[in-house]
Amino acid sequence: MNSKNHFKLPDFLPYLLNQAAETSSLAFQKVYKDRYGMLRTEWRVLFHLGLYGEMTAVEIGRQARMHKTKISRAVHKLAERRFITRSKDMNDRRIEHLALTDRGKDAYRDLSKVAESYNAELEALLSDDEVNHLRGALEKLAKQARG
Amino acid sequence: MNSKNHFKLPDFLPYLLNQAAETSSLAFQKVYKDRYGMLRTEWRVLFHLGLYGEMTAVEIGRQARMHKTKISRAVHKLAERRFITRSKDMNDRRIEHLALTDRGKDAYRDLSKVAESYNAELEALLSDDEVNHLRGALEKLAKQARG
DNA sequence: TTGTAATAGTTACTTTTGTAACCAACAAGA
DNA sequence: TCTTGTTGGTTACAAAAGTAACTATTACAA
Repeated sequence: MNSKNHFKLPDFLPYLLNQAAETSSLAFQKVYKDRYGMLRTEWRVLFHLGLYGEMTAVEIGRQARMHKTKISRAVHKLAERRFITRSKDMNDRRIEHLALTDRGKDAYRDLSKVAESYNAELEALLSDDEVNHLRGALEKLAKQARG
Repeated sequence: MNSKNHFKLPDFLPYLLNQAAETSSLAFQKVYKDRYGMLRTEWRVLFHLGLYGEMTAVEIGRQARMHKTKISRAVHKLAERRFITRSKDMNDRRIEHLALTDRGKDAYRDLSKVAESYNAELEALLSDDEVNHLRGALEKLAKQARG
């Protein structure tokens, strides 16, 4: 049964990717959780709004590839805590435009600074070559199942 | 607020890693879910036992970096469905040795074949250089928070 | 011994997530 | 107009994961 000429778990890219993703997410998760009581989905929504400005829930979902129920819940909490505002579109009343409040902008700026320096720490673990290849590879892998 | 000289979300390694990990896990998840009704934790436990032979829950946890409650639940389900056996250690009665049943071995062989060919598909998306750098980088990133 | 701490594993309770069904608004053709 | 389909978004229910407290066993030192 043992590993004689066998495919090993550490060879399996999805496994490796998961390990790296989980580990590298933890440290940052602690920051947005402790400082702002946010969940991963919530900080992602926040980040999208901070980066791209006003968006609708569907647009965020497409960008971030998150299911609309996740976003719906994140939006609800973020609005409740006054990090974002929601305003109905006048032409299409199904649509809501989401935007950061001042409080939301502060949180965004704070968190993106942390993210940036944490990112630098992570990159410091790798050579320049590795970082570049890694980026390219991750993008291809992430796109792969899009359609 | 917009992206003038700002850190962007697609630059953030944890984000990219998560996207790639999630996307690349989905296709394979469908296989172990549909064919064997397994959860991610369960197939990981199965895979460890198939690869390394008899192990205890704690050993699997250390290897796979999963919390013991997750493993406890996975072990319970796997045993219930006759994929694995659990036997008490005679010297230390706290410990249980886990091992695959024949049924478990069959499932393991089947799934590892699928994993291997899926992995090949993923690697085909990348250049050889990218694959090698990717592996190295992922290992470093995954280890980074170990201590 | 006895007392204290560590280890293996489970359980109970809470928080998150996934899934599907749902409502309301719009679109577009018969 | 009706009606069928699509889209944006929410909700209800079930499944899964996180956290902490718990039992049982062993280790080890006073």
